[in-house]
This record gives sequence, C-alpha cells and structure tokens, in this order.
Amino acid sequence: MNVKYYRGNTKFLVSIDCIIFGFSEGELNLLLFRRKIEPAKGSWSLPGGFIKEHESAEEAASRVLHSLTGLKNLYMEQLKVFTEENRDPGERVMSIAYYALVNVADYDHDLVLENNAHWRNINDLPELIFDHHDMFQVALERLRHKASTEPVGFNLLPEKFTVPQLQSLYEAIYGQRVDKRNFRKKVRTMNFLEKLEEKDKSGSKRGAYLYTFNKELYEQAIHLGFSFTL
Amino acid sequence: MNVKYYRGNTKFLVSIDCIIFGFSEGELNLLLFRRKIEPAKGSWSLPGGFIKEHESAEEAASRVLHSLTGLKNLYMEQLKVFTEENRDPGERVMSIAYYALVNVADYDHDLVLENNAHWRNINDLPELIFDHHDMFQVALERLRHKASTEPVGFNLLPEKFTVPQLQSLYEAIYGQRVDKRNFRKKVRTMNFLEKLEEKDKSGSKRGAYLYTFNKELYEQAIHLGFSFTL
DNA sequence: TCAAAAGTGTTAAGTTTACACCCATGA
DNA sequence: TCATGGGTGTAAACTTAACACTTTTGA
Repeated sequence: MNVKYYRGNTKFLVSIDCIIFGFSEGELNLLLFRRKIEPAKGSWSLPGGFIKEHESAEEAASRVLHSLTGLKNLYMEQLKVFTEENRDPGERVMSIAYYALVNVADYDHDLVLENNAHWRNINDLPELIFDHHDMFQVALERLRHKASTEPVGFNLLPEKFTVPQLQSLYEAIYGQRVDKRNFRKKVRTMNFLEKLEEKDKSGSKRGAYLYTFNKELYEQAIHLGFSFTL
Repeated sequence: MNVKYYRGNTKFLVSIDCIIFGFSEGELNLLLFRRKIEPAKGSWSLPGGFIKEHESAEEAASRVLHSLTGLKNLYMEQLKVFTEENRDPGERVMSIAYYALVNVADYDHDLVLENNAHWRNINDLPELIFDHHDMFQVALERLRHKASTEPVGFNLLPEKFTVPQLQSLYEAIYGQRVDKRNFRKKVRTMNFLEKLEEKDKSGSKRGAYLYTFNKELYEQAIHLGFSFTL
C-alpha cells in the first residue's frame, strides 16, 4: 500500500528545530541546549527532533516544546524548511524551523535543567551547529514583523503586565529604544488592553498599573477595522 | 555511512509544488496542469515533483519550473511545508510550496502546451487537488505583502512597461482599484524607474511612455534609506 | 469629431515624531 | 529628602486620501 503510487522516489529524514524566545528582565533570550548525539555532540544547538511516522511537523514541534518546557499550546509558527544536501554533516536531513514564544513565568525549570538547556540573550549567542544561526536570523526577522502587526508579543509576558514591561519587550524585540510617550499613546488606543486596579511594585517604588490583553475585545476591534501596530 | 547516526528514524517522500503567477491583459493568472499520475489523475493541480536524492528543494523547484516554462532563474520564494499525514491520499508526502513570478512574454508556449498546462485567472480557479488551494492562498497573501514592500512585481512585467500597466498589475495583485494620480505620484518618487523616450501604443491611441526598472539605482536608493511601498 | 486612455496638482485628514516636566514612593 | 522609575500633552513634519479636467490620437 505504501509504495502504490510513488515508488522509486527518494525518501528523506525530516526534523524540526525550534527557536524558542523567552523574555526576562528586559532581555530577549533563546532556549539552547547542548546536543546529545553525534555529530557535533556537546555543541550548542537549537532544540529539535525527528518527525515520527504518524506525526505532522506541527505535532513534532509541539512534542519537542512540551518535552523541553513542560508547556503545551505555546504560540508557534512555521518559518522555513532547510534542505541543503550537506547542511547536516552526519547524514542528509531536511529540517523545518519553528519559532515559539514562551512566558518565562510558566515553564518547568527543572525540566529545562534536566535537558541541559539554557536561556541565552539573543545578542550574545554562542556558536550554533549547522545552519541553526540562519534559522535564528529568520526567526528574529519574523518575530519582529509579526510582533509589529499582530498581538503575539503578549505570549512573552505574564497574564498581567505593566506598560513599561510591554515597552521594554518591544525594545528588546526591535533592538532599539522607543519613545515612552508615543508608546503609551498607542497603548491607550488599544482598548483591548484592560487596565487593572492593581499595581506591580517590583520595578519601582511608585509601582506601575497592571494590564491584561483581552482577546475578545481585540477581535471586536479588528472586526471594526482596527489595525494593530506597535 | 548513510545510517551512521540517525538510524531508526522514519524517512519521508518530499515534493515541491509551484504556484506560478503570470500577468497578462490586466489579469493575474496561475499556471495549472492536469495531473498525470494516480491518485486524482486528470484533476487540476499545481505543477510539482519529488525532490531527488542529491537536490535541495530550491533546485527541485527550479527544475520543475524550467521543465514547464523553459525558463531559468525565475523569481521564486519558499512559502511553507505542508506535512499533514493524509494530505495526499496516495501515500504520505510532505510538500514544500514555492511561488514563482513569470513574465508571460518569455515563457515557452509550446512546452506549456505539451505539459497540458493552462493559465487560469486567480479569481476563477478550478478545484485543485489535495491542499493545493491552501497553497495558493498562502502564495497570494505572500505575493501581496512582498509586492507592497519590495520591487518583485517587475518580474511579472516585460523589461519595458508603462505606468498604466504597472498600476493594473498592482490592482490585480491587491484585487482592488487604486487612484491613478496617487499611484503616479509614488512612481515619480522612484527614480530607479527610468522613463524612456519610447511609447507603447498597444493600450491606447495616444500611447504611454515606457519605463524600465533599474536595479542598480534601486539598490543605491535603498542604501540611502529609501523604502519601497506600492 | 469623438471616444478612449494618458497624464497632471492641490487640499484636507490623519499619522508620526520629537520633546520636558511632575508624581509617588521606599530607602 | 531624594533617587528612581511612572505617568502625562502638544505642535511640527510628514504621509495618505480624495478628487476633475486637459491632452493626444486613430478610427
């Protein structure tokens, strides 16, 4: 049955690799780990794994993300397949790159440690195996674009966050400072960002008001012609 | 050698499928063909083919594009891999979608005929096999975005083109009318579009001035901070 | 001579940028 | 009391959108 139609064509190993972004203390980080198998065993690598017989690529990526962070239903997007014949010196493998956004308050720290994984600032990455640095570059560009036009950045923040936190997230994503007053002006136009009574005093003595992202209100706003830009 | 490291993992058939855009007489068209193999033999399909043992996906896509149109070095971009287990009812195949832009003045008409391929208006597509319509949707969105921010549209036009032609191309891509005076104003700011002495009289009695896209000038402009939007 | 497409500018509305001071609080 | 980060508005520059008439020419 399995060779009924397409007999004679070459089959390939296909893996997925994950560019996992996390935001913490004003810095945008990547979750990297020490590769456990040859070739290049022990080198820094993006987390990844082979796609199994009955899995889609998305399922494989979700599985890898879950096994590393303990989290399910992470925000995740396919980026690109890398298919150069010699990209992996061990054997021919095509790899599908995904990027994912993690709220660092949520993940399972012990699991990450067990896996020999570490958060590394995107501006201070170690050398990565194969074409993994290219994958990261594609991911960062995509994240920059996506975060500027869709409310995906909130996946990197806790449920409740302050405006200064949100601003510093965007500064980390874009790699440049943004004007506080102009930023807040834009936030004020987003009435799907609900201001709470509560303040977060962790960042300052005065404390900053907490906000939440309301998905329903966001969808209403979009429906009424609102277009997200930050 | 070939099973040194990754032994035991499942291998997959991997194909590429091409969404080939062509622009002619104010309409944006797709090059489709009648599938020659089972399953779904005879149904409308995107052109595609399996990736061969020593090929990258790009090389496979170039090969398929060349065999169908006689053209090399077409503008081409990877879109997305489709990996759902049952996307192809014949057997499990992962397929990498590429879109390509063809100047319809250039391609080999006989070759297209031989291959049983036909240009079909994007607003009047027949039913396509498998997930090929999804692939088209992704391609159209990407083309819209890309054409609005980078000068890729010129790949759909002959070397020399008129402003009304360029405008009608953009109207076809976006699926909506644009204001003539505002459009020309923007074109005037693009000094990498060189106005020639010649006129094209095919579209009107009066004739419209021909222009060419000058890549060197474009790159200079970009270097000086110009940002393309149309 | 007239139908059909090419070509041309101005104004109002909206968006983006730049910029400086007061407030609240815990140490 | 003071150092630290939170919070606020306005004006100028620029960009976008809307809109109507004249020109050229072959049939």
